[in-house]
Amino acid sequence: MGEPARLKVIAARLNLSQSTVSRALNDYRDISDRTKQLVREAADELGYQPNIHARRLALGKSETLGYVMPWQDDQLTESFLSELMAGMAKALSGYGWDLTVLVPHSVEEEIELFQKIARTRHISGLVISRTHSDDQRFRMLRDLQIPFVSHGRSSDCDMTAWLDVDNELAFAEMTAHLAGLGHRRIAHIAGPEVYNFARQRRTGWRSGIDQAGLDPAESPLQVTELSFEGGKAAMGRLLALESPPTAVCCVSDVVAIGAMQAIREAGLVPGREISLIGYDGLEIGAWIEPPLTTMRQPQQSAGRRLAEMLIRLVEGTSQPSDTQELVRASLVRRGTANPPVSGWPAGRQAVRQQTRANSGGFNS
Amino acid sequence: MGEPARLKVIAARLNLSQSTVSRALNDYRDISDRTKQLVREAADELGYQPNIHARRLALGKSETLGYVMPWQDDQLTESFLSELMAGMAKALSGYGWDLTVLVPHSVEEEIELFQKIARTRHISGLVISRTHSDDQRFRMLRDLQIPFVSHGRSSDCDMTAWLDVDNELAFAEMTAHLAGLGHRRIAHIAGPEVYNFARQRRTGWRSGIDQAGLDPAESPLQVTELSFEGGKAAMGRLLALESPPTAVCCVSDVVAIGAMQAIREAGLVPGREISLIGYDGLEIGAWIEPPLTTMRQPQQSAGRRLAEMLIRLVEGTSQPSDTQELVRASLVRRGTANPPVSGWPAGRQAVRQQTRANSGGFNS
DNA sequence: ATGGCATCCGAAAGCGTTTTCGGTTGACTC
DNA sequence: GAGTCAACCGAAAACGCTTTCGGATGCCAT
Repeated sequence: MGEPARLKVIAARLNLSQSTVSRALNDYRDISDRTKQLVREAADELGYQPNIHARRLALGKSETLGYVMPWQDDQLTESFLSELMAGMAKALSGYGWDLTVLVPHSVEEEIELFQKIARTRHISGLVISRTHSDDQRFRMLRDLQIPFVSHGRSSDCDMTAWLDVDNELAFAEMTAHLAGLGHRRIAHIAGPEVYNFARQRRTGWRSGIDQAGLDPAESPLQVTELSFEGGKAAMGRLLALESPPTAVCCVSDVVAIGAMQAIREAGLVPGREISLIGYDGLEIGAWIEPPLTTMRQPQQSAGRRLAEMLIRLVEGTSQPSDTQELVRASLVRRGTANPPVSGWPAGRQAVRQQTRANSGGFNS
Repeated sequence: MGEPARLKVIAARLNLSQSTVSRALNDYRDISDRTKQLVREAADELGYQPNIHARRLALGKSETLGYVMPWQDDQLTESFLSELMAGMAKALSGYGWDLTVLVPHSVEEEIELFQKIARTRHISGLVISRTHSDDQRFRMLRDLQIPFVSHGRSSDCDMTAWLDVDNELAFAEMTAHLAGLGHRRIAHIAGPEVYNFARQRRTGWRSGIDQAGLDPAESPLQVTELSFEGGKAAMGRLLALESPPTAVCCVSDVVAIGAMQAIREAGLVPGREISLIGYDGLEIGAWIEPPLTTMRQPQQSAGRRLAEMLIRLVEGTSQPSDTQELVRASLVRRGTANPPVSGWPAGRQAVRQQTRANSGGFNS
């Protein structure tokens, strides 16, 4: 158990050459079945594991994939990141591949990283996320000939591999759900346009408005940062409107939670005077009062699919252009999407007074 | 830019031998300064990056560290995991090392994983977390001679490397803080004893009770799962006590948030009739109503330290027994730790009624 | 002039795989 | 019985780096 068993010792033990053993283990067909059998048994018995560095040196490839973590102001608040990575790592380990995590914390570092990978090829494929609407990385990676699959689309992603959720459909459904509850003024708190998903969600909301036959003029839009504070500020602006919305589609759960805070601070109750729906399906949304209605996409399986797609790409068994998948998010009904209450915001001032006295009871 | 520059080509370009170039780059002292200079310039110019597999094959080591993700019922709700990993990866990249993530999802798989690593050595060190009070992995990794550092201590960690937060001190301080606010009956919602940190936190709370001169008989303890539901159930049990506590130290933020829910469902207001303090410093704690007072430890820097410690261990420049660090958590004052209110739980029924009418206003 | 001694560099072996190429069998055809 | 062919295996090169060993060179003291 001290020295790991090498190809050489199992060859010696069976009176075979090292190359025969290697080919037997790799199931070459110029090796007899009987020999393969013997070699495999011996390998099992000795607990043989190939030296991965020698193997990779000989093969010239690495069986290692990289995940580029989204860096953003040194903050990584996305609690689903670990889920995604776990999904990828788990899938990869089934193939004997590894996942290494990459954390560039500036655009320059990311470029350097890509160039280094292109040179060394010590990582044979990348998963990138947080794609921008016009994401420079797509072109860069294509030029450097680094196989990659992006978690989220970009403007020019026809010839690249991606896995994305159908954001448009999700937000159209979200809007339809609120319209079905009777809401007529449905706002949207959107994320910065640089993020492609923010753009998609916005157009989804817009088409939901249209399909429900609602008046776009009464469907206000607020763009904000993807943060609690951003959501809070945007909701504040919506509340200051002459005729505020009765429901809000939020670009993310975190933004929605910020919006809830603004609603509370205005003396209203989230889910009563103003309904809202978030997006991401964060578990924490279920823990707040009232629990946040949201839309969920399964992160673990997304990670698994990303890994599988990228392996196929690296192996050359599939082309980028037919390695594209659109998954569907599903509504998680919790407590913040309810029919509009009558008398609001018509008798707005009165309602606010009443709210002060009642909000505690509403939640129990 | 097509073919990556190898040692050979830069040797040919300078009319030197390959071995000279190698030694020049590795700063051997039997190479003249002038030659080193020339070699380095040429390497820079050609954008030379060593083939990492060849290097690792020759050196017999891997410059790759692994992080064993805590697997728990297929759930990874710890939102700070990604922070920790980002911290590690960032630190490692500074040394040219890699971080790969490992996700065994059963005890058996974890054992297999360790044995495979011991054989192949393709990962030269491990960071483990979620340490148990009597953690089998410590002995196993020592026996297999795999360098490791654990994020959290265990019962027999004298001879191993670890980084841990001073849980005892943190919970003693937490308890002292509540006592300082005037609370006399301070409960603790603890985690399962298998987790070493749960045990530490419990004894910290206990010594805080003692130091404040409080009556242990009036300081109830509830053990529960580390989840929202667990916290909620435990708080329910505390509320059913004849003489319920006026403050609660919670083993984690998630548990505390569950406890808050139970408090609300009893018609009370977290932070008023019952104060509570969580632990972890989750950002989401600041987003709920009222915002959760908690204790924070910086995850990113913890990741950095873990990586640095493990590198030293792998390189042999430090011994496990003197690679141990205790860090301090700090109190984050938010809204759920306040002085006790008078008249509670004495006139318990009355208070409950009043609460129904007021809790909304209290928060605004 | 001779030996001793640094200083600097090249040749070559080694790390453990994979893979090409050719060689040895034995059976089978004509 | 010579040639063909498939089936099976070994020798050896290759992957790109590190490192040991010894050789060449120049300098100083003898």
